[in-house]
Amino acid sequence: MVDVAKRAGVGLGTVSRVVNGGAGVREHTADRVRAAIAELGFQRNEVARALRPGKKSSSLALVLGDLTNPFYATIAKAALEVAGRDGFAVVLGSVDEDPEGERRAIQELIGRQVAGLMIVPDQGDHSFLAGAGVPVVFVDRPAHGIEADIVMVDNEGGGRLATEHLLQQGHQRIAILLAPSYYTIGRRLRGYRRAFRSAGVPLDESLIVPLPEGTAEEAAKATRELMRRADRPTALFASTNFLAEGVLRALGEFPLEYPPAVVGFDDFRLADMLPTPVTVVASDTAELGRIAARLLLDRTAGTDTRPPQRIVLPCALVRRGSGERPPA
Amino acid sequence: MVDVAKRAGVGLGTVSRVVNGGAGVREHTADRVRAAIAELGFQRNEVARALRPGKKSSSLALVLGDLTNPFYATIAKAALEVAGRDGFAVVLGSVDEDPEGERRAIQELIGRQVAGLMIVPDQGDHSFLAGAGVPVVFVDRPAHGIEADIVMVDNEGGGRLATEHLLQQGHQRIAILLAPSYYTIGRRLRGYRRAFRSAGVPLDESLIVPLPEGTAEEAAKATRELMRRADRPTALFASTNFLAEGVLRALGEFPLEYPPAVVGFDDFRLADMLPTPVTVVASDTAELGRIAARLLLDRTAGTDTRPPQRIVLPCALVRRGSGERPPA
DNA sequence: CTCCTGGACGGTAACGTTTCCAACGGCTTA
DNA sequence: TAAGCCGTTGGAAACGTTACCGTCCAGGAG
Repeated sequence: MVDVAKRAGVGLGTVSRVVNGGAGVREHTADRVRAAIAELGFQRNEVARALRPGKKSSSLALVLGDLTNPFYATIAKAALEVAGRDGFAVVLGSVDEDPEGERRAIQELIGRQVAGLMIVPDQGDHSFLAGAGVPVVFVDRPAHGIEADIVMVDNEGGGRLATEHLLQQGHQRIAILLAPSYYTIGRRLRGYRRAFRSAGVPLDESLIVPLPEGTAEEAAKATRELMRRADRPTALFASTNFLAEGVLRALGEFPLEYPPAVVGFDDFRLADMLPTPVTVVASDTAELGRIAARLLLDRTAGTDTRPPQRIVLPCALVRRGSGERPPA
Repeated sequence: MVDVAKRAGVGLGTVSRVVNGGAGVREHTADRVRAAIAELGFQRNEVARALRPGKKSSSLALVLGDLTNPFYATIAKAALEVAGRDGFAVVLGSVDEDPEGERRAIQELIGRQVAGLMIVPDQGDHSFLAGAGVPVVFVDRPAHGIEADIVMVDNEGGGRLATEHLLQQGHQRIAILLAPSYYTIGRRLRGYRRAFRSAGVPLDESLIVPLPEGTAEEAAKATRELMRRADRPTALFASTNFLAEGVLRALGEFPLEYPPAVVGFDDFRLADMLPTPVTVVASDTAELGRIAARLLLDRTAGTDTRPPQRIVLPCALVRRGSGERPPA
């Protein structure tokens, strides 16, 4: 910037003004500065810029689990898009699995002076974020120990929707496979229970199958065990897209006259092209990311000073076939 | 840091030394400093750190197309992991589609003083990167106008592999659907041509179908048109995973005794669970991301001073059924 | 006992911006 | 004509860190 100033024959402050929009600079002078910038190929150093007191870098942080999961990837893409439109970059923290790793990653990101944090939180306490002075938006699940914005999906409603749908088909023995992520999955289970209660159908607790890992393989194994039981379920509710994959894979090994109905949670690519197209409870995942980014941007800009928001997106049932199979 | 120094009763330099590993500081003193750091909840400001002359921030930039595409998502995840292990964060530039948008995004990232750039380049000239003084690694495709490391897949070999496989089954009329990304797709087409030439089978140019958008819908439409022809192909080679999806979707509408064989390029989730499991030519996409990140890290650290590398990963044929159908 | 060496530590410049303040001209207004 | 004001500009401080240089003290060698 000093070089630009020298070349244009103006002071440092003037160059800064031009670079930042040029208010209060004569057009003639501004032109000279702009010419010097072009000649020197000058580019503003964002790092130095963020050093000024009170200023934050124009980056948002995004902390989430597995980008390979289309659910997260969709959130990331949407958030990236919204942030980009406002001239913000998105920093992806290195994402370990354990809560301690997540904490380290977040601290790291704060050290980088990001303007805000979007977090898909793991379990564990997040109160260490309270004093950081950075706006935070939690995505997909709430976190303990801190009041902050949260954008999520109506998990309970979705769980209930799926279960009611199966009950309406006449299914009574509906197994539910549970991934570990305790909050969302807990709500989905709750919806499942409520649907049974409302329908007055007795609930066999042995059909509630928690999976410690939440992988497709684990779900396949659990499904095989369920299917080998004499009192096997006539329907399965997979609480996660990966789980649904495992369920379907395992079911393919049991050629039955009346294969069990299957409903998944979260839509996934090719769901409609499988041998039996898969019925799912879906929500607008991209919207989740868009809203989170927008909210965060408004918070950092100071435009939005409302108390912490809690935004819940609805779920809808997508009937494709697998969920409409009748009980045997 | 000043506060920490005061609290510990030491000088600023000493705190800096402790924060950076503590060489040349008495254990007793270091302990006092560490205690002060803990009490004050001090965290090093990475921004100020990167301001020092010659220093770059410990972030890598990643510029790629669509995170929703599992191919890119896999690269991103792998790169993130490798970078994270070295204490580097990954900044995702906002990714527009046009070359001009890409250029702007990259300039932006350079302004943020990233230590290195991983780019899945669009078409167009990238010579503006030459003077930036930042190491660059291109991923999946080379770029024009600059000598830099490049990590990619053996596209020609893969195209040849797929085509030879189909030719060996006795197919002669093999259509190839081409997505727009000119380099990779061009190489795949070249492999396709070579396979025909080697086999001495005449090639019908009308079976080479370029798709300007490269979407699944477009591929479906093109497939329908191909299938309605009197001299329809007995096999289709989809040069992209999205294209394969469209092809399969369209083929589902033509219930034939001898459905055409299909081979895709790049593996995708659930490929093995479709009504006819999909044969693909696949490579280790995660490895692509890992190698790119590793290479870039070594370049930024100055560990690796070799001339620009060109790393090509092999492709392998994954037989699943759709590619093994015989011609009518 | 003196001189030298070396480890430990403190102080300060520098990185590239932004922002505030002061200065300077020209113009309007009394 | 003089005073005041505004628009335009230059200059300097400050942000939080690192790296270099210099100082101080202790201990060993002569």
